[in-house]
Amino acid sequence: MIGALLRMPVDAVHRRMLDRLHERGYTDLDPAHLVVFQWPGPDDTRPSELAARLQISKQALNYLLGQLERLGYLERCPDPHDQRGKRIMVTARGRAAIRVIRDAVNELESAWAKQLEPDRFEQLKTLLVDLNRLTAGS
Amino acid sequence: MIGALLRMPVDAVHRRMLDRLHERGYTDLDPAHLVVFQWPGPDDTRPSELAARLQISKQALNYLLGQLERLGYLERCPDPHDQRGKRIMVTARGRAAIRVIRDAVNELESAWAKQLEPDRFEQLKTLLVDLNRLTAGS
DNA sequence: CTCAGTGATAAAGTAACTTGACGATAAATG
DNA sequence: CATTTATCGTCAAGTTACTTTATCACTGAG
Repeated sequence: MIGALLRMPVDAVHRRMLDRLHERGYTDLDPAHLVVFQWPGPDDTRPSELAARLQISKQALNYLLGQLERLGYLERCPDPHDQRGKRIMVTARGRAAIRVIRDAVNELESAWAKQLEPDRFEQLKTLLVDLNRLTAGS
Repeated sequence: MIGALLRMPVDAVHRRMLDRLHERGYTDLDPAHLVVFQWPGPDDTRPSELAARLQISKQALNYLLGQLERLGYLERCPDPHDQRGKRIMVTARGRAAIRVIRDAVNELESAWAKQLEPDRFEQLKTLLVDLNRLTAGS
């Protein structure tokens, strides 16, 4: 039961992100791309590092990076400190999209805080943070 | 930020479900199958009805039903009241798997309740129920 | 009795992966 | 040093979980 309770708001967040992106003209982004832009974002990280953080394979990430690079959201530049490595650099377009995503989340959070009473929403976040701490160790 | 906070426990629930299923011998089930067994389960429902409930296309569901039927978790029987329709009947094996899933969730919920203090966990559930009520209307 | 509507599903195509392999570089070891 | 070993990004091929399109079987309203 708890699974469904948690999943519905997750989906709502994703839907809102994508709706706002499409509204603002970023119609070439789809659900799969959102994971790449997930906090704290891919800027100035190496593909392997990011793949590890996102819990997907290097190849899966590389596939997404290929699309996002072709769409102009980021670039893969050679890493000056390691000749075999690359560094992901988010472009202006990418940063703009990230801003839209962040705004969408804030917008939704405010709406929820208002409807749920601000202090109860704070409680919810606190509880989720604590729950995450537990879940982290598994 | 809230997105990540919600997603981590969702993933933990799914991981636990699948781990327990595999431990108990249901090694032929994978993440995609879990949605079919999601509360209140597929027993005695028509494919179209279930697809609508799970928010997936009839074809996508039918694909999963085909696998689950071949694996012996359910059967598609002709509906006595409607000659063109079918009814999903969960087999003994299917019911056993559902029980394992439910136990896995309960087990995890108890652990969380204990570690978070029972009344705080109740609070969390109450808040999530309220949040779901808000999210439902979109 | 006809005919638009609905239910299941088969067929073909696609997106988002996976596994495996590669050449290039870096770091560890002898 | 020299050489083995590990790591980095990427390509290629296969798989999976879908989607879109199309069909056939049946229903129920007029």
